[in-house]
Amino acid sequence: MTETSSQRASEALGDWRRSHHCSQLRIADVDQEVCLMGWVQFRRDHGGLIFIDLRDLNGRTQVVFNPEINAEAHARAHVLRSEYVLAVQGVVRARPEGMRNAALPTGDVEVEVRAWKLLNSAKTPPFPIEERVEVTESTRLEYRYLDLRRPQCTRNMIVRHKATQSFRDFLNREGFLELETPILTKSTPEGARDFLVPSRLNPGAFYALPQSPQLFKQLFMVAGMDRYYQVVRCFRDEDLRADRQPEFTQIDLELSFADQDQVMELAEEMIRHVFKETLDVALPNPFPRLTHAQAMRDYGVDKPDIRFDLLLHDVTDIVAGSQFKLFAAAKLVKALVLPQGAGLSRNDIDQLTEFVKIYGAQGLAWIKIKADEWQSPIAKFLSPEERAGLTAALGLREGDIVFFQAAAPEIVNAALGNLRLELAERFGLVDQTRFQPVWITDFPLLEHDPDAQRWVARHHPFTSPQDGHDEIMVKRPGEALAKAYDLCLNGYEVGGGSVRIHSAALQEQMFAALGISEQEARGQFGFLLKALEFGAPPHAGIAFGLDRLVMLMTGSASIRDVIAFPKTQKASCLMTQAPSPVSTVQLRELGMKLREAVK
RNA sequence: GGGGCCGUAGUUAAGCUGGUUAUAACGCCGGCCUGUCACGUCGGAGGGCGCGGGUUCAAGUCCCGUCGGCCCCGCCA
Repeated sequence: MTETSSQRASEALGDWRRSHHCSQLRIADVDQEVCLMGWVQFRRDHGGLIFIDLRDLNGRTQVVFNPEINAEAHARAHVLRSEYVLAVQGVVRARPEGMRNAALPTGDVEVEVRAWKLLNSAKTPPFPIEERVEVTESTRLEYRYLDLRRPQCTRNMIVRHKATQSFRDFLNREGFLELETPILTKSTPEGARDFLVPSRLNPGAFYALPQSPQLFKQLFMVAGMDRYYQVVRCFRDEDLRADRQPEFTQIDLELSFADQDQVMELAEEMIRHVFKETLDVALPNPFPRLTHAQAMRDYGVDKPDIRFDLLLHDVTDIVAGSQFKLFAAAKLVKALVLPQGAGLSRNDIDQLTEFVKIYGAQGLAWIKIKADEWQSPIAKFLSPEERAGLTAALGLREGDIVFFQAAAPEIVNAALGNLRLELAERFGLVDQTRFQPVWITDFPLLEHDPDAQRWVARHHPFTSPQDGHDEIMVKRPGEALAKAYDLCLNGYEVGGGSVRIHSAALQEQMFAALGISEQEARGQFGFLLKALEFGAPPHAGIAFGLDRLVMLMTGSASIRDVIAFPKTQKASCLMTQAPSPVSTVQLRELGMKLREAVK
């Protein structure tokens, strides 16, 4: 279909000025002369009368082309199609009785068109620009600028803006300086895989994009900036998930002369402020707190969703002498009761068994508590004492089903902790309208890396041990606790921080505990160690994941929904086709050459 | 590195055990229509099934490979 010149026409704006947005006009504006500009949302061409819903960022307004008002303006309007860009001048009229649209805020009025300009025509969009999504995500991402016109995306962007600004409002009020840190910085061995940027002026040398501004914000504290924050892009070259993108935004902050409780109190006041300002939601005050050990014990995960119970129970001691060898031999045996779940079918249980295998479980033991018996493949192994012990410990009642995991603690917790979430999901145990934050504190300082055969920092190597734990760190590394804290919201980790080491001596001790030689430490972090020797104040901080917070605020299933131009699971951009090959000339300038295998 | 699901008109989907010209809805194009609001109505045009091999008389349908999208494990201090 060849387009006619009139379809391609685009008139100049001239001296026309928009008087209102498409969401503003009300019955009180009747008889006003107005000028609206926007996109054609719906066209209802009756031949005689033409109705157009004109849409902009904020909403839509019905405009009417009537030949009795302006025959020429009406006659030209037959060419209008979806997503054409218009400017209309006209008069606000009350709609006739019975013709009002209660579904629209502007539904009591319409604009009677006196004159209009076609500011631009548009090709037929690949998918309709509407609320309801009936398009695959890859098509939406290829035409992301069209996807973003949809009200749902628009709303997400607006919520993101509001949340960001309310963070800034709060932190400005609290005396924080918003400061920037380098994007081209130094690669460090700890943590996630770095994105590297080759240096043309220094062939063979590379910058890294920051995984976080961690060291720079500590140096701001040494520099006497007192309180710092930044809305900052961070980069990690790891595999993607629904809640993980290779570049993401943190609300990063750091305070001098502050301890853990001060940071946590300020941070939760800030989060309450943001939810109140952005969504008018009142979060609890104070936020509940769990230690890492409590979270692992009761929920099996370090980012628990505490909107529902279904707690895990340690029954190792009860079944320690069981005839059931698996239970007797296991290092840890835990149980999870689904109240009134005895109606689950064999098929249901098979599916749940497959589910826990994802987390390394060998199988899933279960018992249905029936009126006259315990129905279960393992019931025959359980003694009367064990049954009594389990009944008391788990509060078992007729109609319940109880699931067991007996294995290494990591597997038991991962399998049952995630089974807990799966059951809640399947049986609708979660109040989806609720926002439930919870702090997790007292994290282990170090954890053993079986591959590298050494201890690694669980948070990062600049995290302070708890008071007195600097010695434990050396003698029994696995038992030392950190002054570290995470904020979880509805089962997502949305923030994390720590008190930092501000003593050069302690920092050197830490590197020693991590098996990093003094020489290595000097090479990688020498600038930090040097800075700590020049009067570093005690300092502590935290960073929040803006994308995850906004995802939860908007009820989105993925952070892609709240990032304007996100990447796919293979970290590519379907709109720009990034990443893409570069010319050999570009590579040569950088002193680089591709290996044959990757050409 | 691994497990699972999915690629069929512009879009979203149907297409069972392989069998005439590959269906539908929405969208698109044209006609009619002065009170519609996801307008209505009449008519019409669009694809050869992600790509490449193979099996077969015959392949969206089966097999192999490959590309791409989503979810997850590992990974993500």
